[in-house]
Amino acid sequence: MEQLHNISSEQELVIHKARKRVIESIGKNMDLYGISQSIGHLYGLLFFQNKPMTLDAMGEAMEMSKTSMSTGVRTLVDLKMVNKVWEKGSRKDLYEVELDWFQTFADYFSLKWRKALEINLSSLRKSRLELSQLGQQFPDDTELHAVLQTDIAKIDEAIRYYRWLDRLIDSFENGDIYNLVPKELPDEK
Amino acid sequence: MEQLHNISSEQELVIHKARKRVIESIGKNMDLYGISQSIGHLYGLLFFQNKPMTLDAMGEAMEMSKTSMSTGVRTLVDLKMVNKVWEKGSRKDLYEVELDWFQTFADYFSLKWRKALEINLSSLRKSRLELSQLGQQFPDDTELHAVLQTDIAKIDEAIRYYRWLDRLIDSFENGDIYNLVPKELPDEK
DNA sequence: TATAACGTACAGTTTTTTCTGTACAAACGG
DNA sequence: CCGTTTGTACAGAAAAAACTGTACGTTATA
Repeated sequence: MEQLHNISSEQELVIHKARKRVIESIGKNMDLYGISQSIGHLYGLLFFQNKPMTLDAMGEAMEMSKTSMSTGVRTLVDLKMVNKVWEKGSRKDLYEVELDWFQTFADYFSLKWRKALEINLSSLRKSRLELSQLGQQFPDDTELHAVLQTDIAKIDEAIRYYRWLDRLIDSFENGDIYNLVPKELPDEK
Repeated sequence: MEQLHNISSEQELVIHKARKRVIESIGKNMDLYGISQSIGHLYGLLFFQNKPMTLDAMGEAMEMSKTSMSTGVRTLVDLKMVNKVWEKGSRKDLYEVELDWFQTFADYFSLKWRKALEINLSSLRKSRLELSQLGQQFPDDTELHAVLQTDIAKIDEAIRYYRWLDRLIDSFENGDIYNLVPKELPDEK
């Protein structure tokens, strides 16, 4: 954890304990973001770092190998939870957390949801087409049409859901969600 | 996969292929829901099943052990993605998917987000209190206050985010989200 | 109450993921 | 242009997760 200068060790103890609680809490709940506990812990560590951190410093603080820090921090950068920053004079790569958690949240779920949406929607549409073509090929086959109807109905409902999800994701991406659910509650009397 | 009666094998092949594509697509993207690929696959299987399914039938279709089906289906039930249904005359447990994907989506993320929110918010508040008390204990220590200020500012911003997330989850739970982002787009001219 | 069928706890195995140390390529400084 | 430093690819070790078969408790039915 970050070195605190000019702070008595008694005070430092309280601060470290307070930080540690939050760091570990964050680390544990990072599975939400599809991240292992130790990478979540790394994120928490960076959160309380008041200046950009090097891989070596991370490794020391986490008591883990530099290799793990390298891969871990890359995961976090890919998810836009951590940013690589440049500092002249330093040859080392430096990283710091993205402090805007609204953005982090929206970025992550936009990314993941849209990826799943696109793949699934594409499969659903392709299969729907095949099934409806099969139906047209045998217009008089009642048994067949009964089966097709239930399958197509399910697919249509799934597509309807994904169309909605698409709009929800849009609102995350363009920030409309903050008009719908405001960041700040208007002052209540 | 479900047995299709009175359907020619040629037709059955097309249907199975169409279903299989969707099932596998769903299975692959279920990691979003923190679910392993095979449990995701099980979910996909149940999706196209037109009647409730027993553990034995699942095991046969998935070519997996009954034990795995038991634990897998329990995971899905816990997530409210699958419902246990009763059928008189049958001693076996029967399961079917929850077809309302809007509900499944809202239930899942409400559950996960709220759990993380509660734990993290609690840690943040506890640590914030400790830090602010430490500040009050040493009112004249400028160095200390500088450190505390940055930490508390970060914590406050995190709390602000969680308060927003709390309201977003509320909208998922009470259905307001569908007023904000409607299920159906009003007809466009 | 006895019997049989069912679901799951549990222990062991296999598979996957995470983590580490070594080695090397790229970038920089002298 | 050579020696250092830095980040990461890669292979192997350690840890975790997924999966299976057996055994057993529970429940429904005879």
